[in-house]
Amino acid sequence: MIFSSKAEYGVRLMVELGRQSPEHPTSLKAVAEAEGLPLAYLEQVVARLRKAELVMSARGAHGGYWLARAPEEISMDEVVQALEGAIAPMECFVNEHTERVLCSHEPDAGRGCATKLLWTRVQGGIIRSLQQTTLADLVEFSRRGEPHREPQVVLPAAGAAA
Amino acid sequence: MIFSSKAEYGVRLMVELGRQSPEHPTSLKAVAEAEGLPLAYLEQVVARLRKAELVMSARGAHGGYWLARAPEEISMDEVVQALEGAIAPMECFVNEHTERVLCSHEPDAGRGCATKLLWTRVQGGIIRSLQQTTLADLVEFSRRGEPHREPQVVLPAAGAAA
DNA sequence: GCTTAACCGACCGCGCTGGTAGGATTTACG
DNA sequence: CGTAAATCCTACCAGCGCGGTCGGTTAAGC
Repeated sequence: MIFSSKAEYGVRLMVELGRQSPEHPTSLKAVAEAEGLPLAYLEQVVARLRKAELVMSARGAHGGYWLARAPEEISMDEVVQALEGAIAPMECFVNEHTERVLCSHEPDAGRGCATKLLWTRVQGGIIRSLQQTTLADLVEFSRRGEPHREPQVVLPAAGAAA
Repeated sequence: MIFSSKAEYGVRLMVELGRQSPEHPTSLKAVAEAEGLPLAYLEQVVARLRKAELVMSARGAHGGYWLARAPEEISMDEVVQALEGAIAPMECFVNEHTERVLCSHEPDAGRGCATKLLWTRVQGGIIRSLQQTTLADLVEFSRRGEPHREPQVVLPAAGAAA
């Protein structure tokens, strides 16, 4: 699995906030009930979004959360990054100083590291997909039913590699 | 992290095989020593590639492994798929019948599931990157030093989401 | 001062990942 | 035939990250 449930929950939360007018804050409890998610866990998730300054909060009664910016100005790249940490396809991509076996990339006797080329391309593919999608896209999509059905990529079934 | 070390090791193994002429089989021991990887673990990795019919094997003395097809005919999509299983950005993408909280996608009261849209796009980005790269690309890249330096995607540092 | 809700940190079971161990089977070679 | 070299197979294990809970503290409204 590529993304953990933190990403799933966090994105849902963002969409939920995007559906509200930013006038009155939305309580986590409301989101948790609407989406059927554990409240206590949502707290941890939203904390990341707050640290990343994607949402703002007000404490006390009638407090809650709202988007720090307009949904059009929030790229999902930022959101996922805040929730999951750096988007790295492979260990060595993020942790350059831990000398693991995985990371014999550089000192590979001068020849280019083939896997690094591959992971770089994959990483590019992911980040591009995320950057091209804004929160507003998701909010709009969640409003109407299913509009113009995304051209879903054909992928071979799990085990069958043939 | 997106891919596990199985993918890393497996891809390296494939590149290593691609560098050899397919006349004489290459022993795992040779690969393990060349790449500095644990032999016993490599066995498990290569087993997946064999089941996916990406490599062939001969037992006994002077046995070993070789590519089942020419490197040009092997897309990294197949390789990674064989090593990691299905490329799914989120739990519910692969396991449609386990009724987890995550999977309240469909019965979402008629409105489109926003996260599904996002994960579908991401999945598309990944699979496209993998499909567009063949083993031959990696083998060639590993032969010369570092030729035309891939345009690496700019990604903000780990913690800093601002 | 009670209620609501954000905030914070500690804790915990479970499953998966990365890796080891030990053996069984097959083949080349002398 | 015997031995060495290799694939093949299964079981096992430690560590750790993930998903989630709990208890408590602070802050704001009424």
